[in-house]
Amino acid sequence: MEVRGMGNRVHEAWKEIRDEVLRSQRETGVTEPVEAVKAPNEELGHLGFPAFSLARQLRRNPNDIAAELAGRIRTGGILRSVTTAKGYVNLFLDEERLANTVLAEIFESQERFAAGGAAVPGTWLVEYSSPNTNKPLHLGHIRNNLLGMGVSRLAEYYGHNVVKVNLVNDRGIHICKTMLAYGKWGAGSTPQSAGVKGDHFVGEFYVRFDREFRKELAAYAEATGTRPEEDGFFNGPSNLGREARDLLLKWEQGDPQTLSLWKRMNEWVLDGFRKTYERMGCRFDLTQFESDTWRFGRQLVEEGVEKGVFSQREDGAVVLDVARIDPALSGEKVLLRSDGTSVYMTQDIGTAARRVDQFFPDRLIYVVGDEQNYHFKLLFGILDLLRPGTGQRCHHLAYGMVRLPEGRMKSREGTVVDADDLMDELHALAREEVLTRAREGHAHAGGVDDRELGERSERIAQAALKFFVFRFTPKKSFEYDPKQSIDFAGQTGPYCLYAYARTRSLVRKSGTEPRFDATLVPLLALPSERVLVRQLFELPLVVEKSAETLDPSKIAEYAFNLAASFARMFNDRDYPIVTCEEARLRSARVMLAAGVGITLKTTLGLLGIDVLEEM
RNA sequence: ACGCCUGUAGCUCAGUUGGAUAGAGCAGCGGACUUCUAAUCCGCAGGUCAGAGGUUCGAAUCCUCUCAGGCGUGCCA
Repeated sequence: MEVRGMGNRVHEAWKEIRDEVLRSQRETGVTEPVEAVKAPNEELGHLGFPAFSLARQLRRNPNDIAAELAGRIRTGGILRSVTTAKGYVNLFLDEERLANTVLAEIFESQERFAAGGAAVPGTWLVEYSSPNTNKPLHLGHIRNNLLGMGVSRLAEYYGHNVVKVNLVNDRGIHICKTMLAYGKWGAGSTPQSAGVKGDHFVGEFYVRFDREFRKELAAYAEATGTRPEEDGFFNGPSNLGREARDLLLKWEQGDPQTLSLWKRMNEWVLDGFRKTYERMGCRFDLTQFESDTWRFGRQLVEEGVEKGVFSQREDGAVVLDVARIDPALSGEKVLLRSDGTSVYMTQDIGTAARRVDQFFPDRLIYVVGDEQNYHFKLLFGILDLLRPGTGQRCHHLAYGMVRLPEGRMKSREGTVVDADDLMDELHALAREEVLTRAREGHAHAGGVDDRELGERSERIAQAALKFFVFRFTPKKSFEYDPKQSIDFAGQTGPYCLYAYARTRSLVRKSGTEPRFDATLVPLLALPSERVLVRQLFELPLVVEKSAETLDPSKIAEYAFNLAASFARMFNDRDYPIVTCEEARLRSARVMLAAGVGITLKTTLGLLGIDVLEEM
């Protein structure tokens, strides 16, 4: 059923514009219509589209076509007038009508005013976070978590059902290394006894294992005068390596003592993760554990052999000729080892199939770093071979890694930015800022009690962190610059919070929470006010593009631009808002400011940023 | 070696299903506070869009090559 824009004034206005643009092109004989986009400046128009590509389609002069299109577009509704210029058709909107439409909808629907644009609402399954239970979360996980939550919120806002899944990697050799280190050097301590957050507590043993292993490797190299590779040493002469592998074997055989330790340590880590997730605002509808899912997929792979999709090698391994997925690829991908055991890919095939069976998702989105591009290309290809159509519904939201000024983050080398530490650091800095303002006697910073101080500092810190991460388009890697990330001026979360707080300050000073009043709309005629109205009107398009491209950075950009436009209006002393002497003009401007505030709250909310009433 | 990604202002980034004069922030310089919250605003300056060809009415955007950086090409995850 078509639900786009049902009963929503803003969506209907957009539909009206799009329909006119499309209809005019269809009636002119265009088969591949173009959409109207924002014009470069207001003198030319509010929206416009070029006729050049249409000219080619129709083998006619662009200016003639532009003129004909302009003649066919009906004005009188939200469209005020149409002009042509240099082969472009330019549209001017009826700004008073526009302000009416936008503000009426904002005050009625509040934060949902641009919601529900999806033409065909569906179910999206989003897998994100997916940590290993052997060390705390770092900045890379923060990016993953924020992207996962951001895309999920966007999809929901756009009108989809979303199932958020965390696939926790709680088994394997790396877990056993940590368990072994704890057994050897943990001395029975616990996070409680050590007074350390569970994930950090366990993480220390992961680091400890690596340190001891390197010592062992160095000693071996010294004694034998050789320079063995780490992997080779681990799987060969290393005692620690042998012990860790033994532990993995015991785990797989269900040894009660091993399982008991494993459960206890995992619980410590997960307890730590829960706190970090909670602090960041991460939620999941389903948490899967690889200790449960790692056997999935074997049956599908065996069926694949029967179907002739995969083949069994002489050594017993089941493999795929990757050229079946893409003729440009060559080689084999092992799906079952020669000893019959599963690999990572086997499991992913199984979990994907089960997710499809359980949730019937229209899209499966995997939020995973771009170093796994090849893996997902193969996975989706395999799914299409086994169950045609399944792989097509999958999408790898590949994001670039976060680099440090010194280079790549390596947890074993200790060159990571810990998630909890980073948030603590930002919190402390925000607290300093608030206190500085209180000392300097700022009206809104004085008299905050400890609880309020903590709350403000935390929201500012979270806003700074989240905005900093969301500023980058996902596919790009970025360098984490500590100095820039803690900057609270410029294109930042705190800047947006500040703008919102000022809208609220105006509302408080006006005495009442504004309601929509159509008779005030004609008073909003200043250029700065009209810019704001048009920006508010654009939100549905931004949401659409952002949701469809899985790119929350567009929302961050929008929020910042809206905040900046508001700051401009706010700073113009020639046109005061709440101190305006004419009562009706005052009300009109406060109404607009409040509408901007609601929209800032909406868009920041999509990024998981909570606003502040005062700053 | 091959594959994928990236290269835009001094720095960090937008803009890339080909469209109108390539935009922000930071840093720099110069202005605006008896504040509707200066965590703000205004102005100035800053560009061979990595380079070279090509496609066309039109290229930061598409194609080819080159250069630089990152990642990948496991019976690891």
